[in-house]
Amino acid sequence: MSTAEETAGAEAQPWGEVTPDAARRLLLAAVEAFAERGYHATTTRDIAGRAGMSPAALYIHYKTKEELLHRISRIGHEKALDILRTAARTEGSATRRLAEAVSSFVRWHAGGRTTARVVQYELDSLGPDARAEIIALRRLVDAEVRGIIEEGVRSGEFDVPDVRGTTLAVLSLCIDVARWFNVNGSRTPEEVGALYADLVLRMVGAGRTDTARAQ
Amino acid sequence: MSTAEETAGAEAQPWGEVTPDAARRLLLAAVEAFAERGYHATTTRDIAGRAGMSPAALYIHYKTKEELLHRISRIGHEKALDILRTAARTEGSATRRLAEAVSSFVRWHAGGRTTARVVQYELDSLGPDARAEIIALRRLVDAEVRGIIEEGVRSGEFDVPDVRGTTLAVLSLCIDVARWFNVNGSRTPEEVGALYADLVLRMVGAGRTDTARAQ
DNA sequence: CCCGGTCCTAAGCGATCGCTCACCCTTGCC
DNA sequence: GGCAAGGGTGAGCGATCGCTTAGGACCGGG
Repeated sequence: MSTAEETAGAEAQPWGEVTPDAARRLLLAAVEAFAERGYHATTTRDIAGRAGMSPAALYIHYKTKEELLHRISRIGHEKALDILRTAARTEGSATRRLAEAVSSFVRWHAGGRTTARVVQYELDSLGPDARAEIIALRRLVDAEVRGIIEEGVRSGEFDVPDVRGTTLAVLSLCIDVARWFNVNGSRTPEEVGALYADLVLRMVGAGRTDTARAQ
Repeated sequence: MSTAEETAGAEAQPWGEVTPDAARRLLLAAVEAFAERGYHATTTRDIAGRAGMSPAALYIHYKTKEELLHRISRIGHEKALDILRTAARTEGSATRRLAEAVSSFVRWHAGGRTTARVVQYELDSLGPDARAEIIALRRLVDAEVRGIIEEGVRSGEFDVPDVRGTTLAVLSLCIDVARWFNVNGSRTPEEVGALYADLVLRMVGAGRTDTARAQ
């Protein structure tokens, strides 16, 4: 309970809800392995090895290797949705809420890149049922961002000709951070979050009345 | 030479340079399979089967399965670089050239999604040497876009506080099209290209003098 | 002391993987 | 016709995969 701080650093304890301790260790090992090599290139022996167990131990806590990916993907998407919902419910203008949504969403993708990579890019290694469940969660994520943009358009803060397309682009921009972000690079997750929030506000035409004319 | 139009439609004949005919059929089959299932989930038997050959035929033209991915990745990156270079050399303002670069780059990622998916997302299934070669090509891609943005900043057309970060975001936005674009969706590659060119021009602060005040 | 339950391991099963080998068919040149 | 060369196949090798089975170490309660 007090020795869990040496593992990742950037990720707090997002897997605290995985109840048997050995099951959590296995799941954390699977996240690392899937992020490094991809789902199909990862062997169950590798996962068990990283968790300090024998290959057979995996099947005490999970029925198949795919169930591991399913659990990771569901928990991760719920976390991502939670982040966006929190940002969408903060006080202030649509501009403020969109900036908060983008910067926190990007911070999660950059800081927890290991998890985000699996969550965002290993989706179609899932079977049809599991994939359908995850896709439903992704639609909720999309609706959350689209809601903020629509409110900004209604209030006159934003100038967006194509709301659905712009929503798609904003999410796409944030998600792709998990692909390129380098932990040893020169940018911190906070810096990327701030940069991206600014870029997205430009995309929706926000701030035209108070900053565009500054130059 | 005249029966090659029934295959993909959107992709012209980008694999014309692959000289033995059987080798090209195998490479095309590999692109399809890698895009659908990913490199590691694709078997050499599947590739050979799609090309209408026996599993052993693959090894007459390619030494390993990885060599197939390497060839696909190199040709694809050269094509992407060629598209950006053509756009960067067109006549006109930096605004015009950036719009042309983004829209043609996006059209390639959307229309040739099968190829682009493999090129952009299966990169680290390559071995160290091949990956290093591809990464060098990607740096040239980055430099091409960054060059246009820098010229726009120098000419006063753009307002970009962080050139490297914005370049990264622009490329990231375009590349991620290969992940989400759906051929059966409601948008054509041309529409997405036009939308994205507009969004990118907003990101770099172009058009402030003649369109921002329209509303 | 025995017991059932929980957690884990050693060993290995059947299937499938990337890849190879021995051989065959077609083609063009003499 | 002879015959070398290149493009192809059927069969299968060794390795490794996801997963299963039989059994052992440990534990608290009677």
